[in-house]
Amino acid sequence: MDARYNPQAIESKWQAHWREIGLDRTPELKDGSRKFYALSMFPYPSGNLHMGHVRNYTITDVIARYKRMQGYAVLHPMGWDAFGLPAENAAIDRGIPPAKWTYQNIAQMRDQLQRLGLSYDWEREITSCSPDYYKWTQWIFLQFLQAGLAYQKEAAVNWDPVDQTVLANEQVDAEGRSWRSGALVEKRMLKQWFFKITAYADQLLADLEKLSGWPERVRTMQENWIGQSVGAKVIFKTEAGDELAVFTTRPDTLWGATFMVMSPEHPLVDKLTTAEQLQAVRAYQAQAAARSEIERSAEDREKTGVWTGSYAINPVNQERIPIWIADYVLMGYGTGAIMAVPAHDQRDFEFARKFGLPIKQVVQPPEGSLSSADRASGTESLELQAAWTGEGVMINSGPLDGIPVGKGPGQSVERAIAWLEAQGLGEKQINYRLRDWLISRQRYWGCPIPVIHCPQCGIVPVPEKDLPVLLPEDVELTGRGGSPLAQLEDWVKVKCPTCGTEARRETDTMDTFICSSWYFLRFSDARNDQEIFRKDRVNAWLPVDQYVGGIEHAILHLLYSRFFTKVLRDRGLLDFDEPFLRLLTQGMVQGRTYYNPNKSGKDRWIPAALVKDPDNPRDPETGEPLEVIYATMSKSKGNGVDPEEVLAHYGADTARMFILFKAPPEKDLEWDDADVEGQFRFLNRVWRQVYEFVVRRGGTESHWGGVSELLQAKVEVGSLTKGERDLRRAIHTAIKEVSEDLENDYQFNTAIAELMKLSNALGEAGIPDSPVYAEGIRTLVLLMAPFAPHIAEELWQALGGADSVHRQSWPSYDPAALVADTVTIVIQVNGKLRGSFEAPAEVTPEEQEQLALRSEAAQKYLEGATPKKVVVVPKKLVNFVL
RNA sequence: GGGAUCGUGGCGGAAUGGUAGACGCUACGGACUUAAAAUCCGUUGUUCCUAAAGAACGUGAGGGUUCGAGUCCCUCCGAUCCCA
Repeated sequence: MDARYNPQAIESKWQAHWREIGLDRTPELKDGSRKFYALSMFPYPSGNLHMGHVRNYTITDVIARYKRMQGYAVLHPMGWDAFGLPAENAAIDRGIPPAKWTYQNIAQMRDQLQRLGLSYDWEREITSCSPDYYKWTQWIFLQFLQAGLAYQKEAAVNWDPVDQTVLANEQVDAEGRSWRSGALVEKRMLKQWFFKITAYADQLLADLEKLSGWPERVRTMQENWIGQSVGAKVIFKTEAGDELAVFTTRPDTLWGATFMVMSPEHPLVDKLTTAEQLQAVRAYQAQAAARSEIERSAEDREKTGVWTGSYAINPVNQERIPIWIADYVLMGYGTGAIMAVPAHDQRDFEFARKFGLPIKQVVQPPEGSLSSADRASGTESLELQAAWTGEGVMINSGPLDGIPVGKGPGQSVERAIAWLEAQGLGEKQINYRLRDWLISRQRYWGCPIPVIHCPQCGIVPVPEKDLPVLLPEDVELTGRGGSPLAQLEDWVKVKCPTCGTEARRETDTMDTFICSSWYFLRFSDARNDQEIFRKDRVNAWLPVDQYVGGIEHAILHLLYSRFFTKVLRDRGLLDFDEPFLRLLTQGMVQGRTYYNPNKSGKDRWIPAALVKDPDNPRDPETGEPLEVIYATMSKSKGNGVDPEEVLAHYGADTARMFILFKAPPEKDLEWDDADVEGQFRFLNRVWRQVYEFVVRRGGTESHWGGVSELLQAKVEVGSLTKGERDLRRAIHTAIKEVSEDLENDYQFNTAIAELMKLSNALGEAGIPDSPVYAEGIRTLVLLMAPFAPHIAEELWQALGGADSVHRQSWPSYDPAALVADTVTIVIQVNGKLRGSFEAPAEVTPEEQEQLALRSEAAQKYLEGATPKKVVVVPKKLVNFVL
């Protein structure tokens, strides 16, 4: 054993050895074996690993290693989410074919992951752009098609004028810009493929309840995204007799409806528009089409709209009310038309105010909630300053008068629905905000949609035996125009599999979110070339026991994966409802970031590399002093730390220890070189401790003396000295605490603190020749194994340990060893801390009280008075209340 | 605007309703060294006191529950995220 800790040497040595002995291979699952599936979200192969990846994978790796030592059969795989725009952009910019670029990146990143000592079973590696994977992505598409869950529809889509492609709603940000190119998104009508996720909206919502192992906020985010609202569908009739259905969550306010509003895209608009209004309506429709949905539905926007010239009849009171169109009503939600109740809906209120439409109050707020002028004016309350959406009592509402407002049993909404159903005027309806998933992309580097368009037969699925539909590789990418695939006549032209007529292939590819919606299933049987996976294997390994990834996937990826799981379950391919049992969303990695407060825009960020003196940072151009903050690492801020540099300088174990120790996993982590140094120091200290132990035992590089035997030696519990008992308590406390920290909420930071305490206790004990010390050294090395796998292995071997440290059983603690000889009793007077004393561990509450009473501290503060009350917490505290 | 999470030393962060600040970083002092690095030892919440002993204060602010509150309840302020 070397006297010096040399991480680079031992890390590459053990990585090679572990690969050789197949340490990280997934064991066959046997009956009765306990399985554990640990999974990190697979990365997009951008070419280099960043710290966020390192953090994500380190967390999962610690869990996987811990579970293996606990005797679980562990599946811990890795793969590549390899389709996507960047590969195409690289092809356009630099002329490298997307496939080549992608596979080069994968090779580089795989190498980086291996050098981090991550215990992946590389035999199960998955690459989503590889035909042996996307064959099954296509197969799943056909399953969806068969199930009626994939369909084509002409739709107003988000068109990105820069990337020349269609984007999903989720890929457009709040300002109506593309999440990738940043371009202002336009509207276009195109025939598109959709997945009918709305058919599973109810299940996706209801089953959130089962996900007790997920962070509450992720569940809430999904709940909001699905956006269930319970209400009623009500049929209005126009004067001309057309039926106009509306969805409302407030059917109780029907008597207050004073006009109707349709979406400008509503199919009845043309029919309802009178000749006088035609010009205004047309102009308004054109104007609305140019606006993004997010913009249209923003609540703080000035309301716009146009009257169609027609009227509808309010079915509950036969009142004649005007029909308007306005862009705040969206065709995609509900029925594309609403009844407007300006007195009790803020948007309707603003609309009515602007266009001078009547406002009719049907809810009487509790006393004092509105001005008396408002109340006095009753039906025509133009004095209202805002819509009243709070509680109250129904008025001016026929059968509902006097009923309290609310959604609960017996309250206005429920009563209104019951009444509507009884009268045959409407029915209860549940609506979702969730829309069907637009999956078509007019892009090259994606999974081809396995469909043929035949002039005779229409849409024909590619027969299973012809899968995969291969992505042609000889493509020239220009980045302009429509889909590159559409320009490949040879590829597009194909005989219809049903009738043999000349037909054309679908040239759209799939959203890459599809590839990532099922990869976790494939890992259970990754090399199967006969079927997508064997049912017994997927059922045995899934669901994923622990999924780890970034919060940015809280909605889309996780929702889509849940959707896929349920669909495949209904197709009989698997037997579980939810794919991910437990979810950990790790925080961001932030870097020290410099900015010049006198500058604005992107210029304000000064890359750390340009700052000469970190203690007195100045702008290299102007010499102005800079401000320092911590911000998520990014290229634009120049605040990133390259994992390669950390590996080269300190090794993987230090990087892992730092990341785990610096912050709890779900919180943001501030990268700090001094703290990295601190972890390096700790590993060096442990190295030295073991080295000195080995040398003291007469071990040399070739001969370990009696070390190995000593490790096996039983500690004779009965004959220990006080010092030995104290050290042994420290050892077993460490086992207990580290185990619990890993078991409960993955508190790696406190687990490592316990490792440090144990190391400190060993150093302070001063009994290096005791068998208890040997037990402590051995335990420390075992407990470190999941966190710092290389150094633990090297030290384990130096101690003469058998096999690999990673194949040892996780130590268990001896409860008897935790019992202290004495306990510290805290003395309080009136709840204030006044002193403490040591008492024998077996002290009774009565003795404890007596000892406390006689203590100096109690005597001093009681001053002879008799306490009114004495609170005794056994073996902890005595509180005298005067 | 609605919802969620959070607010603790110079810093990152610990604390089943029971000694607040574990563990680490920083800083300072000391040992070793020709010197430095590394290492080791010590100090490090604030205030009062020459110092010690000791005392008071202290977990965003203000109330409450309790023998006892960082922890539970209410109001407010601030931060972050999600939905609008």
